[in-house]
Amino acid sequence: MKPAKKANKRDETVRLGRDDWLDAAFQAVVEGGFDNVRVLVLADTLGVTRGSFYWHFVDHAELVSALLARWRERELASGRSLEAQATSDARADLERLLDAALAHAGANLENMRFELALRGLGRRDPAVANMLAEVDQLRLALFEAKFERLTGDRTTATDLAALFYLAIIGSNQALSRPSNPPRLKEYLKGIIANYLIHRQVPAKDRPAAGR
Amino acid sequence: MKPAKKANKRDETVRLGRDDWLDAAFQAVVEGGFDNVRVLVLADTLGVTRGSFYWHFVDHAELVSALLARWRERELASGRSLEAQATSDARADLERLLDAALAHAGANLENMRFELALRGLGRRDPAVANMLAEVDQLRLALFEAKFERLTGDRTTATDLAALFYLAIIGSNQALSRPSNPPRLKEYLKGIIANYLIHRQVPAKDRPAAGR
DNA sequence: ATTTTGCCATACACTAGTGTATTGTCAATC
DNA sequence: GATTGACAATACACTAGTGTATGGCAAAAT
Repeated sequence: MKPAKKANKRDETVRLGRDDWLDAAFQAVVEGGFDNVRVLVLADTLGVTRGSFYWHFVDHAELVSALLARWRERELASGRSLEAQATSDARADLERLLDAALAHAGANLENMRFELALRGLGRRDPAVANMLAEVDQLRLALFEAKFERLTGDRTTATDLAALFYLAIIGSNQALSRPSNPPRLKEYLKGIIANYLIHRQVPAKDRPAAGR
Repeated sequence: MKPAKKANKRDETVRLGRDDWLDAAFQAVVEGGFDNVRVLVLADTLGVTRGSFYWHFVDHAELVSALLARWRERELASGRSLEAQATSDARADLERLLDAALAHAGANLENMRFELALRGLGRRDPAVANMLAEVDQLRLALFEAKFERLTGDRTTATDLAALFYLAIIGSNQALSRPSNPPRLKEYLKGIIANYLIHRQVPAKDRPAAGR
């Protein structure tokens, strides 16, 4: 009943590099979280034995931390790229941010699942939590900048950015089964269009945000 | 260096019941996710051997599913309880819902972490995903009812409820390290107060929500 | 006072995983 | 065409975990 001994992925005869193992580990995380990355099964899906793994990595721990570092670099680069794409139309920029953040398909779905698993890990590992806080902060600043240009008020911008960002994070977690694609993007765009933007900030009992 | 052999929790001489194991499993989930509930270590923290466990449960799987069932019952009961506490002041009710959902301390923090772990499990197990969708739906309906009374419009209420609920879920996940207590509750209350409620629904190109 | 009952311990067999050490092998290079 | 370098297989020792079978034992029921 178990004839497929090494007939999984991989082209045979092709030698592996460090990145192949990282890709496989990424995939394992996507499918079952960080507790699912086991060098034994990675070797299996790659069609080799663990002998290969311990040539590329000293350790299981090194694999994980390399995976984390790669994710971090990519996310920071992605954030900076979005920052660089800013135009003079803050409203259009904002919708572009939303589109990027709320694309629930293809490679983006894998990234989403990876990030959720990562947040799970962050709850046990403070270093991971710090890394997450770092990229959260970067992304939040992206939203905040746009809202500041739209509303003209710093505190309002901070609040709205947090609201949007948290709703996005939440939408990755709940109410977003593939069968039930989230209408959130429309909600949020509707809020921009109908509720918030053309209502000028009351700025009632709020101190004038010193820096 | 490892002298403490069975000197953990537990009063000694007190016999355990099914609930003791469930409590310990809950705690294990809170601390390390569902992959962290292992009967071997539960037995250790309870100060007994696994012999006890297999008297109360046939299986590791039964422990987990009993834990899930208990959580589901409690959440549904909690939802119904909040529903029953409704007053004539929808605005106050809404703030009460927010307070209940955003209490990030004590037992509530444990519940939050458990639920996050549960959502992690739901990504691999469709039955768990369905259970989560069920309680999400119930909670969402709570918010929706209040918003409908406040705004008078069903579609607006649906949108706002989703926005609030997703932001709450998101706040459990990001920007909420204990060192950085989330200002989200104030954000959301501010939205109710300043932005949304006294702006009547434009109901532009929206069909009149047929049921 | 004996017999259940309810809970726990002990011992065993098994699986899955890590890490290490040693050897094999193909391809490129000298 | 021999040698090296990059990758992979094999074999071993070890740990952590599940599940099962059986026996022990105190407290409650009879």
